[in-house]
Amino acid sequence: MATRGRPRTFDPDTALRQALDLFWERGYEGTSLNDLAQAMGIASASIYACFGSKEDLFRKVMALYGATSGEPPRRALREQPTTRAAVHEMLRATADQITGADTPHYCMLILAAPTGAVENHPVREFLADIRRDQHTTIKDRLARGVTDGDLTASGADLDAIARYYATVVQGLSIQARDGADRAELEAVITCAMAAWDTLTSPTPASTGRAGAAGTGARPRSPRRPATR
Amino acid sequence: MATRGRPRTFDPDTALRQALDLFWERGYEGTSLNDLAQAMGIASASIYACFGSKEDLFRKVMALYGATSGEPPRRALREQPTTRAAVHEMLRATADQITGADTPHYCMLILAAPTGAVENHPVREFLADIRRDQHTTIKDRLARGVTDGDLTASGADLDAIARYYATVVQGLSIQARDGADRAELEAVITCAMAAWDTLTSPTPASTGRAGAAGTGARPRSPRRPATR
DNA sequence: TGGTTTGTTGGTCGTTCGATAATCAAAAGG
DNA sequence: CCTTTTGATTATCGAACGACCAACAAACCA
Repeated sequence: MATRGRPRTFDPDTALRQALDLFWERGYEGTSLNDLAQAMGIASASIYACFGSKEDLFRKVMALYGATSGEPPRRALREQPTTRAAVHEMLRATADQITGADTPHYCMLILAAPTGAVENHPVREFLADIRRDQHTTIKDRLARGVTDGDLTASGADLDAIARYYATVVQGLSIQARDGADRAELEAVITCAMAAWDTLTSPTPASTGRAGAAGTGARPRSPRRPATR
Repeated sequence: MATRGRPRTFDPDTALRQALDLFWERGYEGTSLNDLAQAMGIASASIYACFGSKEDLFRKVMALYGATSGEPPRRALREQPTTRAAVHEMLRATADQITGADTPHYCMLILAAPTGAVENHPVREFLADIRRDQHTTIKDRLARGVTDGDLTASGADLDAIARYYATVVQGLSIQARDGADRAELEAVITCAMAAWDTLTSPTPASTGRAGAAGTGARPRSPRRPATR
């Protein structure tokens, strides 16, 4: 079986990689099928035959992206012995990925489709789901640190700290996109890690207790309290 | 002079606000002229007559956005007495802005056009310039803190710390976009401010010295050092 | 009132969008 | 050799795109 019919004249893996490069550079909506067909070296009809719709292709591209560019930060979280080293190395691996010599200087997962036309809402939510998974992955690593005994924090802390470092990761992409080089990102990472000891010290007062406290405490417009 | 000819039947300020709302929701490329004309209640030709091209309209929209949504964080930086309070309040004002009840949950400046088609490169650089100004504004406030005497840091530190908090601001937009609520953003801000004392303490060793050190120190792929 | 000036309407320009149908090409099975 | 199966190509679909123009409408000045 299998090898009946006319064999394919292009390599789907190569074509997928070429599609990845283009989506990475221009985002989801900024990349047209004609652009893709040209970059992949095939007709647009062949794209449909092999990969399905534009959205299907993009989802396959994101799977490839996650398996390649997404792996170093994930591996850092997984393999570093201490929780602190895991988070620190994850940030540095991220900085490495978004300052590569021959790739766009940002994370595709974050900037390929943050906003856009209404009809592409599913694509945006698809990416948002993966990003929310990132937060969970970090949080799980922190929980493992508690189990391992190298981290002391409550559950609410874990969620807040994980979200904090996810926020830094995502902010780094904007920085790199706007021209910050690797050394400048490293400086940001050093600053971000400066919070670690405070966040993970056992003292419950004024430090680690970050989340949950509620919004109500501070009014939204405290500046000018309605002069009549 | 001035009032010759047929008077305008729509209010340009109102129309600009309506255009702002649509650009905010869908981004630059995700918003078509037909969408705009419908939302503004006028024909697309009237848009050209009053505001110029789509790009011209967008630039005017961003000016309005900066004067409204951008003002609270800027005012926090300007008016808070201490540098620490200024940065902290800037972050909170940002969090307020990106969790408004009847506006999209992110900063338009950051997510309206991070990537896109090649022909819209000028729009992306226009936004990037404004974002880079943000970094400068924060840095200037830190420098003022040094002058005021409530902050001790070197020049390289100021750049790194300013970039760090700019990174947090930008990361918060992704968080809010992905569904984080005001309380969760507050928790992230608390974490981000936990770095403050360490970053601004006079001790030069291992803490504040963030920037400039150079990239070369750490190899990019230290994990698996080429087995054979 | 008539002429001038300006804004608005409606329509159309050529292009491009994502997607599909029809046709041709190349390999394997019988 | 001829059918079957599968892939690639070309042409094209209807819709929407940004941009623009001519015709109409409404206000001013004289």
